[in-house]
Amino acid sequence: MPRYLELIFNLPLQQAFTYRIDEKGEGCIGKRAAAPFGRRELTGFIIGETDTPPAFCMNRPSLTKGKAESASCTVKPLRRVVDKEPLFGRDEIELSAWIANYYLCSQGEALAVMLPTGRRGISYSGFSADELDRASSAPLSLSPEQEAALQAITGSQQIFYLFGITGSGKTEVFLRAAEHYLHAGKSVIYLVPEIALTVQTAFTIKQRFGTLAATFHSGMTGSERLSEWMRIKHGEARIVVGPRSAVFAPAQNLGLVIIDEEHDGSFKSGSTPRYHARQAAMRRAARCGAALVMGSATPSAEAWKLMAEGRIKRLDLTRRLSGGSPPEIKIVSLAHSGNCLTDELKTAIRETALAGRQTILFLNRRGFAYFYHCKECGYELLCKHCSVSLTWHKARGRAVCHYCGYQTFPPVACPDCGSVEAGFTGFGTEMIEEEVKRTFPDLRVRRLDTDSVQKKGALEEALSSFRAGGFDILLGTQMVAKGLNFPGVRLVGVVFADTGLHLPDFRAGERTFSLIVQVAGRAGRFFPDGKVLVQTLRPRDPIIAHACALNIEAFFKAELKQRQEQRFPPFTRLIHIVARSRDPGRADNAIHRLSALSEKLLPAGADILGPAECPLSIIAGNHRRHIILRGTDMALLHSAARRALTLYEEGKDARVYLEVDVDPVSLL
DNA sequence: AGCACGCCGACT
DNA sequence: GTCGGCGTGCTC
Repeated sequence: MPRYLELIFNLPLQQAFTYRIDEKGEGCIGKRAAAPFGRRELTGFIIGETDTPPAFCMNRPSLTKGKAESASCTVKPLRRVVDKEPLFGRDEIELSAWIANYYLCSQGEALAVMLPTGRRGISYSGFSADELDRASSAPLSLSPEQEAALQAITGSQQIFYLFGITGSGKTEVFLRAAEHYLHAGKSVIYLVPEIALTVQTAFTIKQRFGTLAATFHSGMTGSERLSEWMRIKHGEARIVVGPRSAVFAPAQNLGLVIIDEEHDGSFKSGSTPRYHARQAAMRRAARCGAALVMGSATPSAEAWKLMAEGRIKRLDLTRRLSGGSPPEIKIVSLAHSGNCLTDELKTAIRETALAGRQTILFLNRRGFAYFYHCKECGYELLCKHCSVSLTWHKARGRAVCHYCGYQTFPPVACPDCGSVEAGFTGFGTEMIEEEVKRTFPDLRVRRLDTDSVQKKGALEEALSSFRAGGFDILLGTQMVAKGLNFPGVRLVGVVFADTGLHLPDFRAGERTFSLIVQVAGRAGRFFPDGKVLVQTLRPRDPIIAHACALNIEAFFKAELKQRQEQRFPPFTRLIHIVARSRDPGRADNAIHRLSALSEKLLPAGADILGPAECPLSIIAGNHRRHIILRGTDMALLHSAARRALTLYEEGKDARVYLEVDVDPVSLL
């Protein structure tokens, strides 16, 4: 009977804490417990049990009975054990240790993100009637390519990549592969990006696999999550669908992990621990001998390189199931068009409507206009708290910061020189909406961006209305670009392809390429007469040209050459460290100190970029400075970073906050 | 991360 | 004289 339990907490502390337990100490590992911690009470995770008193008590010279000694030797009793049965076991503890080590966080923080104890959301149940109809359609028979891919995936436990254009039937292969492993008595994890797609795929899988399926999505409450979690843990549910955190689902006897839309940025967590679901999936699959299959029409550069090296087995799906060739994609220059909608695009919208079909317009920029500029003196209207231009939101009548939400009334004339030759330029979705309504008063338009879908379920409602033909033109940001299928769509217009192309980030090109190809894939998924118009100021830009030619080989040939020359991933590994503080001087000092510490510890061949101001140098009043540790061997880079951070801790400035990001997706 | 303790400046 | 800033240290 153990007398002591070891707990870790969701705090940035490396140590475990030992508590006394008076009865029923057996089998507590994996449960949560409420414990007195300083003057407060916290819920921690029980990760160990012992009979011997903790070392910190034994090592003390217990002969001295000083006040400080006796106080620090106290082992407090646990208040209560929260769970009836363990939430996690050996494997999960081991995985949390791996996460903590790889992503440079505490084990408690890692474990916290693996368990379904997330913040409780608002419960909303149900799918639209429309979805019910579609999901119950009979399973299709496989094409020869699909059949070959399925044979490979079910034949051996390794890593596969289902590389295929949109509409080539990846989902069906995933589902068949899942079916195979389920029949073999194993379980399956199916990861999807964090968007409406989650609900759509989840529903298809619920239809197909019934109560064998468990799902996680952002709308679920804590208790709903916990109950799905338990169904998986008990082996009652054996196929799990969810976003990145579902990679930690307690699947028993895991046979297959699927990562749909592998290139999607939402697989990388934006807060501590900043893990990548693909990385965690590779680790999990390798440890338990499960197969891993990812899929996308636009793989990440990392995946592309692994395929080229043969470390991931590439499976091609080259044909559209609907027959015919991919949609015609045409580049349209915006250079001499005085308007954000070129005549060519307007004509195409009109023709599409006359044919009784629908249009999707894509623009990755919210608001009405995004840049206030004075032609006389060059003044720019920036956020009071961020080093970012304010965006004009006409409907709200305010200039708004997209990073911190700061709002202000825009100036009538230039605040610096008083010139009236000042104002907003650059169009956003709000302006396009107005323009489209003015040009096509008879067509029904709906705008979909984070401003227009504030309330829960609104996005789902709009998408299913569009699918049912409820309106003619869907205008939106990223959220219309991803994986959604609309049978009635013939025309896709990319209003301005150049957005984000020139951000100071080595992945800017990759993101632009993938976005254009993904959006283009929305056209004519069910009929071979789709049409895509891509408006740009740089019709000769190779990234845009390759995207429009759907030439991924050419794109990656150029992109990887450049990455290799510039020593960026996937040819090197990065650890990004941001120091942020209200006080710019403190942020400067902290980053310089950390940089100096790191420099001494870096392995041969590794280097440091910076210290420098971050491209977004101020966000919400916090001044941001960063360094980037770069090397070829992640294990060596890790240990250098870990040691530097430990040394930094001793003598750190409490008013500087550090963000540590291993394998960063963005360097802004 | 919290939350205390403790030590120096401007207020009734 | 004290209220309150923030630097420092600890949490089994």
